[in-house]
Amino acid sequence: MDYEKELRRRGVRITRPRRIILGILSETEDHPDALEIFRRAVAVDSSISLSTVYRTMKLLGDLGAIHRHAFEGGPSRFEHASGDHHDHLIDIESGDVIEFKSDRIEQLQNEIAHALGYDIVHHRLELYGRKRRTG
Amino acid sequence: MDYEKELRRRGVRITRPRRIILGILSETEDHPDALEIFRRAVAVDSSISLSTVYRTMKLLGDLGAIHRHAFEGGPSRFEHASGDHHDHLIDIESGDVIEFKSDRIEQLQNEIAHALGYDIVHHRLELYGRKRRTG
DNA sequence: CATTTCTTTGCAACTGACTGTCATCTGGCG
DNA sequence: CGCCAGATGACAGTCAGTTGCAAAGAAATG
Repeated sequence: MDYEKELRRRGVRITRPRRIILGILSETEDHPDALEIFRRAVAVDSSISLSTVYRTMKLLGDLGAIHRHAFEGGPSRFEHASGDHHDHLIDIESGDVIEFKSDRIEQLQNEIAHALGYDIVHHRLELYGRKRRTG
Repeated sequence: MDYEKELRRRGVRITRPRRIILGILSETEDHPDALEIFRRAVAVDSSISLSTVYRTMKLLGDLGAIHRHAFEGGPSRFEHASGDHHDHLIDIESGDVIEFKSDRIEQLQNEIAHALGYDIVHHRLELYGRKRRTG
C-alpha cells in the first residue's frame, strides 16, 4: 500500500484505524458516508470509534487524499481522490452516484466566472435524475 | 399582495407569521438563511418563533414558492421563486451570491444525463470563487 | 357576530451529523 | 525497547433543523 508511504511522507502517522479506513476507501467503488465507512471498519476491528472515522475523513480531506461530497438531503459521502476531476449524477431513487466529466461545461463555467469578475476556486455540479424508462 | 391570494387558492392559511415572512421574502434582494429571516421577522412582530420560520420555509419550499439552497459550509439560504431558473456564483470571501444563467450549460447537462440513460429532475451548479484582483 | 372545526403557533425537547474535550494509549524515532 | 507527541475511544457539546403538544387563531358555518 504505497498510499501509506505518501501520507507518511506528509507527516501523517499511520495508525491501525487509519490503515483500516484507507483500505476501505481504496477498495470501494461507491461513495460511502461516514457511518457506512464506520460499519465496514468495525467489521475489521470492532474497537474503532465513529469519532475516529469522522476525524480521519476530515484529515484526509484536508490533505486532499479524498473528496467529500455533500449531496442533497443526506450526510457527506466520500471518495478516494485518485484520477482526475469529475462531476456527479445522482440517481434519486437508489442513491447511486455516476461520475461524468465535461470539459466543455468546465470551460463555460470559467468564462461565466471571468465575465462576472471572479476566479473559480472550486465548483459543484450535481445532476439529480431518474433512470429513463426504456420500455 | 396577490402572492397571498395564490397561496390561499392552494389551501394555505394566511396567518400573521406567514404574512410577515412572505413580506420579507418578497422584498429582499439577497439570499437570507432562516436565522436572518427570523431576525427580520422579529423586528416586525417579536412573538414569532424560529420554529415557525423553519416550518414556513419548508411549506413554501414544498409549494414551490421559494427555493432553498444548501451552499457549502453554512445553513440553507432562501430566495423567492419568481423569475426563471438560474445558478449561483458564491463569493467565498463575502458570502455574496451572484445569479447567472447559461442555456448552453443546461443543454450540455441534459445531453450528458441522456447519454447515461437518465432524465434530470433537478440540478445544482454552484461556482465558488474569489473576486479577481483588478490591480 | 358567535360557534365550531381544523390548522398553526410557540415552546421545549429531540434528532442527525458532526466537533471538541480529555484521560489513556501507541506509532515510530532514537 | 523506551519515550512522548500525536492519536484514540468514550462521551459531552454544537449546530441546523424537526417534532410533540397544549394553547391560540383561521376561516367556514350558523
